[in-house]
Amino acid sequence: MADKKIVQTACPTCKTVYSGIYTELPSQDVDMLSAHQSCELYKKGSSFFHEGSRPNGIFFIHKGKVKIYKHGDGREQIIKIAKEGELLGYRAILADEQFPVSAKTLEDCHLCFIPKHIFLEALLGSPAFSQKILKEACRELDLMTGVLTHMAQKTVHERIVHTLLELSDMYGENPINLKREDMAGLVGTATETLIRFLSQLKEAGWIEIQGRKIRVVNKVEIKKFAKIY
Amino acid sequence: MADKKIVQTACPTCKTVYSGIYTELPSQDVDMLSAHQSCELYKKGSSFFHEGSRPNGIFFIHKGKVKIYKHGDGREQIIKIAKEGELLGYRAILADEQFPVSAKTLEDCHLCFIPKHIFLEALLGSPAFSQKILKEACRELDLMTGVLTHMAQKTVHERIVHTLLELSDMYGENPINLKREDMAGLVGTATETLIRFLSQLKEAGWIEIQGRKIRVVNKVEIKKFAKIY
DNA sequence: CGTGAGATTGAAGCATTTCAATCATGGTGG
DNA sequence: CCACCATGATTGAAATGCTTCAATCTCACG
Repeated sequence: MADKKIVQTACPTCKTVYSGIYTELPSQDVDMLSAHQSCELYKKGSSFFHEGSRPNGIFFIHKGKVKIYKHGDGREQIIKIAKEGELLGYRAILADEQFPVSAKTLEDCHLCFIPKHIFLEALLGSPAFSQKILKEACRELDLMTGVLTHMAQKTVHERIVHTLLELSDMYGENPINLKREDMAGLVGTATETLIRFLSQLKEAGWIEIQGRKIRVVNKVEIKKFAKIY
Repeated sequence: MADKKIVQTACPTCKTVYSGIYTELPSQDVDMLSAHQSCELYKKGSSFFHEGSRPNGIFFIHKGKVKIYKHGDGREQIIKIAKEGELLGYRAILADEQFPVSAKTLEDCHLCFIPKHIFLEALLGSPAFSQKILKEACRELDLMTGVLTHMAQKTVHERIVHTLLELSDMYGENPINLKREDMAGLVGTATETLIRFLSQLKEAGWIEIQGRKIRVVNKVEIKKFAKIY
């Protein structure tokens, strides 16, 4: 644990600043990873890995949002929306399994690809990196535990509100900009059911809808609303 | 509802029988861990950690089955049934968070407790152990992804059959021995719904029921059955 | 400014829950 | 060791929440 210097550099290929898993990492580790990564622009709607295929590297999201989903019978279940700073695909590599999910960009994205052997090398070579990844995995695991319970026990309306609030945080100042179908997939319900409840929320004045764009106006009241209707 | 910890002596077999996370680990790591662990008998029904509390160590299941669950409003959601060889509580420590779940023994169990600082020491000191834990976390993560999708997309009947088959594997030659309420919590449905479908499966001759005990007789047919009824 | 994908609404049908009531069981004290 | 009692299992019936299908509307984009 010699070099503890914190780094705040930009990706050599796409010029965006490192964030997420890259923060608080010794500079030598960052250098090692960035030397072998290729950063590219992925157009909105690009699939960059598929459920069932073998991973040959990991992806780091420099910029943009992507959906992580599983194909069910018929509709797809969206596991989560990942955004800048997140690392994707490391689990499948470490568990030595096929991708359990697919990934597709929701908007134009900058994604860095790091080949499998480089990633594994960095992992073995750097305790700091290894710890970081481990912590990340545990955090995700805790998160998913909560999602599972929520999914199993809350009504659709409560889940919609919950998702709405999460997305609102994720989009920050911008309005939520997602296909209804995707949002429904995230909630785990039928598209029509989602739309119907959104209409009610709009009527009540807690959200604003402009085309596909949604803006949460009253975060406090919206929660109570979910329990009543 | 009081915890019923009994015996205080170190488990005699702990140092000789390695399973689960302990396998394929350098002997020095195993020695290091087992030197500081205390193995105790926990009576059926003992709670040994609680949602929301801070972990001060991890538990290794030497023998027996425990349920890992979350309190919802009203009924509890069972995240999983853990059995011998599994390590519990490491995620909360590594993610540096409170326990996201509670744990209770389903039968008399031998549990080894390893203090937090010993665990962290072992982790930092042994790349092999660290890798092992990381891999375990990733495996669990993949698993939970599948559970989530299943939960969101399959009908209750399909989920019941799925759970039944998993439990059947877990119990091996023995009949499944779980409260209906717990099984329902695992499936994520109402107890009555579970019972009703179990009755149908019994009528059809695919399972046998003796009191609370359930034995799966025909694993193949049972799956088709789930889709029809 | 047309066209197709996506959003919305209505209505019918069904799966699941909930409430209520009864039955079985297994653990406990007499 | 047995009777008892409490906990858990089972069944019925009513209520409801959600999905599905079908039809119409609207928006974004070439």
